[in-house]
This record gives sequence, C-alpha cells and structure tokens, in this order.
Amino acid sequence: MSEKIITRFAPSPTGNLHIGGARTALFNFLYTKKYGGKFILRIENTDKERSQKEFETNIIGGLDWLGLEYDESYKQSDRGEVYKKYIQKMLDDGKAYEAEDKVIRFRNPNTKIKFNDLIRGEIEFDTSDLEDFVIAKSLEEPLYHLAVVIDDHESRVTHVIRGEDHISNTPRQILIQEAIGAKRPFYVHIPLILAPDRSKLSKRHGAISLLEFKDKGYLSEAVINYLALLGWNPGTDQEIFTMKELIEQFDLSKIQKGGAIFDIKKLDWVNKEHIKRLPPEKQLEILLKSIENESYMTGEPELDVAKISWKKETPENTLKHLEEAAKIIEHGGNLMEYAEKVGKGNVLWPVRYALTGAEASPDPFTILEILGKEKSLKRIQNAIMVLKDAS
RNA sequence: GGCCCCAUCGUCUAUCGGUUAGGACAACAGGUUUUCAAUCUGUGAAGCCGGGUUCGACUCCCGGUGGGGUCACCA
Repeated sequence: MSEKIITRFAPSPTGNLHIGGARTALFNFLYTKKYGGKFILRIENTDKERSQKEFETNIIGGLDWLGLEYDESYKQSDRGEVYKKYIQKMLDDGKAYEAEDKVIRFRNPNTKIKFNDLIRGEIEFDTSDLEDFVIAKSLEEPLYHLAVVIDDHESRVTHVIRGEDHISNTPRQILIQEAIGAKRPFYVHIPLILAPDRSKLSKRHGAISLLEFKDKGYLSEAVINYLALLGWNPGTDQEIFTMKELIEQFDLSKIQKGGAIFDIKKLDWVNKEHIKRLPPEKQLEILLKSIENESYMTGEPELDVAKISWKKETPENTLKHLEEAAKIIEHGGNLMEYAEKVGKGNVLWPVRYALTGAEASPDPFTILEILGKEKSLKRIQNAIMVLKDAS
C-alpha cells in the first residue's frame, strides 16, 4: 500500500439519516477499515437556511447506533476562513470572478472532463454544456461544489465513495480541483437504493429515519448486514455476516452497478437470523420488547370469523371449545388437559386467535398470562359473539 | 427535453465466452393435529428487443427500447 486510504461521509443536515445515507457511510467505513485507513465525518451545512441542528443530531445518532465510528469529524460552518482564502485566491488568479449579480462565478474553461470511476469505468462530460456556475454567494458564503473540493483536498481524501446521484456533479468538482491545483481523488459512485417503484428514495416512499429501525426493534447488526447486501455481495452464498466478516470480505469490485429496491421482508429475515445467533436470555429480552408493540397489546384484536376455527374444525365445535375454555380459565382449570382430549389445535388455535387476532404470535398460555384473566375472558367472549353472529 | 448512469426470477443477486442459468427473500403447496412456528420439506418463477463478433454468447461490440439520476445563489 503506497498511500493511506482516506474516505469521508459527507451528509447535509437538511434531513434525517436514511437507509441510503447509512449505506453510503457503511461502504466508506468498510473500505476504510479493510485497508486500515482514516474515515472522516463531514457535516455539509453551508446552507444555513436548510441545515438544522436536529438533523445533525439524528445523523450522528444513526451512525453511532450502527457502530460506524469515524476517526475525525468537522463541520463546514466552522471553516469559513479556509474557504475565504481559496475564494480570494481564485479571484486573484482569474479562475473566478464577481458577477454583476453579486455572486462569485467560476470561469469555466469549457473543456472535456474524463474521469475513471472505480465501479463504472471511464465517464466523459463536455463541460461546455455548463455555464459559469456559482461557487459562492460571497467571500463568506461558499456553496456546495467549492466547499466539497476544498475539504476533500485539505483532508487529503483519496477515495470519494458516494451515491450515483453525484456523477453529474463530478465534472464541476474536477474543474474546481484543477483551478486550485488539488489532486484528483478516486471516484466510486455506488448505485442508489430505490423505492418499490424504482424511483429515488424520498420521504414520500418511506425514506424514514434510520433510527426508526432501532425504535422498531431491529438489531443494528441486522441493518448493517442487510444494507451491505444491497448492491454488494461476496460472490459466495453467504448472506449473514458480522461486521468483522464484512470488513474482511468487502471489495469495491463486487459492487453492483444498478440500483436496488429496499425490501423490508428480507430485512426482517436477516434480522431474524441475527436474533437466532444471540444467547437465549438476550432473545427473551427482544421477544418481550417486541410483544409490547404488538397490536393486541396496544388495542383490542380485530377478528376475522373465517380464521377463528382451526383448520377443518367446524364453527359449532369451535364455539363449544371456546365456551369450555372460558369456563376453565375462569376457574383456573387445566386448559391443556381439555385441549389434549379434543385435539390441541382445535382449542389452542381459536383461543390464541381470540386473544391476539394474529395468525402468528406467542403461544396462548403466554398471552393468557400477559393479558390476565379478566382481559382474556373478555376477548374470548368477544370471539364467541363474533362466531354466533356469523351463524 | 439536453447530458450522464443502468438493464438475469416479483425482490436482492451468482455467472467474469461453453452451467439442466445457481442461491436467498417473498409467493404458493404440503408436513409437524400449536408448550411453540422467529419451524421443516417441496413447487413455480429470469437473461428487455434487434443486429453483429465467435465453433459457441446472459457474458464482448453497435443500435433500439425501458428505467433511473441530474440539470439552483440545495446538497
């Protein structure tokens, strides 16, 4: 290795950290850790109107939850003097000029810019399509392209790993680099994470805060694992990874070119697989916490008459079983004994369904205990009523 | 619309010129007559289209088509 790898994740605090941003951060992190480099977090808040402290907190909280530690961090709002120096120099050199409308524009040399993207190969743009774009509102107010180039230059960033939506920004940034004599980093434009309709993920389609996954009880290891698999694969059949394994196996050449749709069902499966690998006591803790949020814990279950009876059992018999079960529960009798006598499923299924309204849930005895006698009996009576109404 | 990127099952993907095109999720069917099910088994499901190159193309080239991104004094 001739040069130490330096990467950065550069979110703008104009929104919460969502899965797309989280995956970009993850890829930067994995690549850096694999080669023992340095990973920088840079908060891009040159837009004072749209940037909010709340989003900054959310982004940092999200990275922290995922365990994506950075070696260094800074905010663009703290670097006004640095940008000012560069803008003045560009003005002095004639690389930029103050336009009549009081903004500072880049003097576009109108050349062809060709760059090599590490996962897409050579990409060429004719920058004469671009006008003299604005690089700063004033000496004190730099804009995105300028700030990015200066920061990457001063931080000696070697690899710019970012979303594919930045491909069209690259030629402008290269133009600025050349104007200030900065070295060109390697570019790695990773595919976008898509909404189910294949459009870019936006708030509309659930570009929800990453932290909501935490609130919903997902394991950060599972989220990391699933995100890594969106657009990357190890070339083997392995699908469940620890962070350590991801770092070992991560490879830019295995990154996909096309966008990938986020599939919550697969995340659920990955999450399940990670839970299975946890010690039993930890699993219990997760189970208990997940039950708290179930609909049957927060409200009354809604029953579908057709689902009350177990498989081929008749509604008449089910009615009888439920009435009997209610009696047994009321007097603290042995429900299992009765169930074994007339067929376990015939009794246990309707009881559990009456209590939860769910096809999948913990077993009836656990639910009975959690709900308590009074609430449980009320729900069973309700199921009996629903059954009677239907006949 | 201009410019740019992309294209294998519904979804995530393997294949780096020679495979019955493999795996996973999901779906569907069935088993375990629910103290356990965050289970087990099985089934269906794909190379966008048209030209080349080649003994041989999912794979390489060209052209379509389709999808996406981007065109701010936002990032």
